[in-house]
Amino acid sequence: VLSWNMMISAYAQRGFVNEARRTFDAMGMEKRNLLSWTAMLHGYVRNRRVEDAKCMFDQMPVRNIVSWTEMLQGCSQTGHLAQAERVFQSMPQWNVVSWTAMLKAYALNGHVEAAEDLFYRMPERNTVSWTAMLQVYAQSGRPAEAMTLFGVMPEPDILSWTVMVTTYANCGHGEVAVELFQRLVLEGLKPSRVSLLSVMVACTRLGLVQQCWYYFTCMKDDHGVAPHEEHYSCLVDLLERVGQVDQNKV
RNA sequence: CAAAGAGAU
Repeated sequence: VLSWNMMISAYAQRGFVNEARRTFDAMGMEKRNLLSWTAMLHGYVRNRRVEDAKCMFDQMPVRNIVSWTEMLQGCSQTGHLAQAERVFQSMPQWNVVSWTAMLKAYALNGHVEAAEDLFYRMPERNTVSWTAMLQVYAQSGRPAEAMTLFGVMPEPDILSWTVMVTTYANCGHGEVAVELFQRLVLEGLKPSRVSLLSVMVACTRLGLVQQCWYYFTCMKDDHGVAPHEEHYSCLVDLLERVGQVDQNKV
């Protein structure tokens, strides 16, 4: 049963929902447990097959908080905020994961008020939920509010820092993004692929050609992150920018 | 063995 469940998850993760379903069907009713059902449900949700997900959910012999959160995710991901709220309200229990999933749904729709309300009512918060709330502000174009929250959150991790770097890289205050990036390195956190891209973007927009190159060239040795396609694209932007400047001079 | 948070063009 264990290995069957793992197969379902593996297929689902790679987008092979139909393969996952075949495995699920091959198990037969007797061998399926709650985890098999949830893994299959997750497969449909991940691949945006909300109707199939609903069908799975309704057919499940037993549902738990994980299956409910999965359905919530399915609705929110496909832009059905009202449905997501209905699922959320119908859940028999909540935990920090389901609350955070609901926060994310609000973030996607820019419902700052509802998100704040939920966030302050949550009986429990962790780094993930704090970061989801940062993202609510970020996506609503409220960097200052994100910064205030960031300043008081207990244990920001690399994703929390990255939200901040990215937010400032995109709102016309690249200098703040660069500063934040430098601070996260000083804090001893390991920059991620995304945070490195964001700081490069910030430099590009500030016209800091040298510094952008610097981040690009040292990312592997200093941070253990091999440059990816997106980092090269950013360099292309940077070079285009330099080219334009040169043309303007001529 | 299953569920929640970050990415410019």
